[in-house]
Amino acid sequence: MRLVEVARAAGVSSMTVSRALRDPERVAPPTLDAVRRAVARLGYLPNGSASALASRRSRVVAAIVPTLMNSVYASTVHGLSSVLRPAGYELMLGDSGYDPRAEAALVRSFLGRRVDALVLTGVSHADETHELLARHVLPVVEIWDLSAHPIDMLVGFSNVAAGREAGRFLAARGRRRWAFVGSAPAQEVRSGKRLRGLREAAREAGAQPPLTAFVDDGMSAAEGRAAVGALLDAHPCVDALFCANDALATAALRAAADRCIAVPRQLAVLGFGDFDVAAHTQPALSTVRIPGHDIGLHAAMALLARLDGGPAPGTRTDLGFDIVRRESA
Amino acid sequence: MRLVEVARAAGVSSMTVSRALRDPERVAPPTLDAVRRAVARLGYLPNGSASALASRRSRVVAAIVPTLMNSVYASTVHGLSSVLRPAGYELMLGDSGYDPRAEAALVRSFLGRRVDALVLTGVSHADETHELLARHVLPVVEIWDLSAHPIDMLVGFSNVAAGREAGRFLAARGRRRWAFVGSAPAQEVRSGKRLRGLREAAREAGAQPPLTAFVDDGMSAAEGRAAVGALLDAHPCVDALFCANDALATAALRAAADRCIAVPRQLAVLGFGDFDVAAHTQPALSTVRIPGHDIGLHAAMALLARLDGGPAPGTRTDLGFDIVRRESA
DNA sequence: GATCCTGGTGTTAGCGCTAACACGACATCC
DNA sequence: GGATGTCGTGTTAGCGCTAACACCAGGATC
Repeated sequence: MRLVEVARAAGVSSMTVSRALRDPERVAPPTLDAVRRAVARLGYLPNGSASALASRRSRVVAAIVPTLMNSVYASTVHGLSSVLRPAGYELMLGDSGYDPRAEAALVRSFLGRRVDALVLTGVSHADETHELLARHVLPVVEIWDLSAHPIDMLVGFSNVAAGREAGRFLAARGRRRWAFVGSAPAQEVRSGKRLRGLREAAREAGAQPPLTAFVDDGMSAAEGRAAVGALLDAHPCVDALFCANDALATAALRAAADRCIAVPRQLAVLGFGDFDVAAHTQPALSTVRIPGHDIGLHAAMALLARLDGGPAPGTRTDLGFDIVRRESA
Repeated sequence: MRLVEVARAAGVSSMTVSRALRDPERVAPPTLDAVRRAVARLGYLPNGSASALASRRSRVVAAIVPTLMNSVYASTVHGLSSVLRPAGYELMLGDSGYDPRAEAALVRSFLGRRVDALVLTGVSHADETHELLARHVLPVVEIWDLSAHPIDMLVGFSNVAAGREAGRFLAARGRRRWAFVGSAPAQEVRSGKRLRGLREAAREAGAQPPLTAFVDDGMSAAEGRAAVGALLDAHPCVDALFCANDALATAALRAAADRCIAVPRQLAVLGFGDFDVAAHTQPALSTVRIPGHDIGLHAAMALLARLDGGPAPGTRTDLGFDIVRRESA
């Protein structure tokens, strides 16, 4: 079932059918009606591959997130698709598992499929990613972080500022001896930035530099529990933990409970991300809430504006963050 | 940058380059080497749209899930992509929001983009979906449920059996007066099947037919809390709740706590899905665990087998479920 | 009445790739 | 030594759509 067959059935040329489907306002109402009837009668579905080849627009946007298993990224994806789909774009999705080389491989694959635009999580990428994007220019939004040198557009929040505010929050509650739990900065850049912000806040508050408990897998409850346990055993003086995400914070609560350390009385625990679990732990987790869904919405709107021939590159949107105070800090 | 330019650079015909990239074993090693060098030097990326048009294979698989915000579906998507991507397929993703008409619209869009295969969640679909799939035949896997009349292939578990086992579990613990919390069967078919299974188990155990508390939005904590509250107030005799998902079960725990009803002593609460929160509620939630990730893996493997010209339609895989006993039942 | 415009439609020429077949070179077989 | 294969490569002809331009009727303009 092709365009020409619809055209024959409607008694017009194939170009008119193409226009009727893509840009109905350029076709006279009676013609439009005849075309639409023929389309419905024949059950015609335009061939997207052919359209993409001829027009050089695939009407597909690709997004890469570190993982879907984390509800905060899932809500970003939801935000993206809720804007893109009504505008006629479909979403191609990849998860990098926090690995820049896997991200680069996905970028290569998506570029090969000639997606119209790309959403990348984070602002630090493999060299190959930069080379590919230099060679194949297309609208790109980096999300979930801010950077001085974006590839193109940027929608996120400052991880450094979030770490700093977390520290100020702890200082305001009289905590003096902080520790950070998360991936090592070399491994996971964004969590490293939060640590940097925390360190700045410690200087600012005249507190000692934060201790650190690094884990290899930033989402592993078992590893987090062990790492925090070791930290608490070695440094009983620690009165506040800032965790790079709520999975680690939940593990930290366990480690504290294992040692009969009262949270928040003896130890404040502040998480990051406001995962689903945060409201349900015992005690309920205080945490930094990131507007994941809004990041998706704004990223998609920025892309659509650009795809419609919109503003110059360099758009930068800071959506900020909130500290949600529950019981643990 | 096109195939012919690579061909010129390598001193061969474009067909040879095409073969070298797609099917390297059919090309003599020295030629292959020359082609690969030319590809690397020129930074050539094959045009997927052109390839899809000429070969009638897009190497894209589409999946539709009810929502990504729920970690169980996210893990299914992860399972899918972890099999499909290494095999050279990308994933196009849509969320239907549990709405069959939205699902049909997604199916139409995906078919228009000429995806090679389709993954649908559930086995009951809008008429339009069936019409589209009758007209545009392609490999389809339905997941998360079983059915006597699949469209094509099937990977899931029996929701009726899961409801039945939930009932048997409650009966074995001496519970006699059950209630079901979830969407009305007319609204959400899979949760309706769990209710049917529960009713069968009640008959089997000689218990009274389960009471029901229906909610409009099956994932709304507020609505669940109110519905369960009303039920418990009207029927204090209820000693067991089976909830259609863990979000509702969490809400039910709240409703019980509001009324100082002891869980599990006075009231057993059994959830469904084993969401992330389930291990962190107070008391920890007993629930029915569904192998979401494995469903994704098996669905993807079934599709790949078919796409490689594999087995006849009708494949049906029952991956079962487990009841995870924690504290609430 | 010649000129210009404007809105609606048709014609032509690809978009960049691959299926299908064609072909030559060499090995194998009886 | 002719028939038969096999392997590696080239040639040809599209895949189904749309960009760009051509064209024509009818109204506005001077």
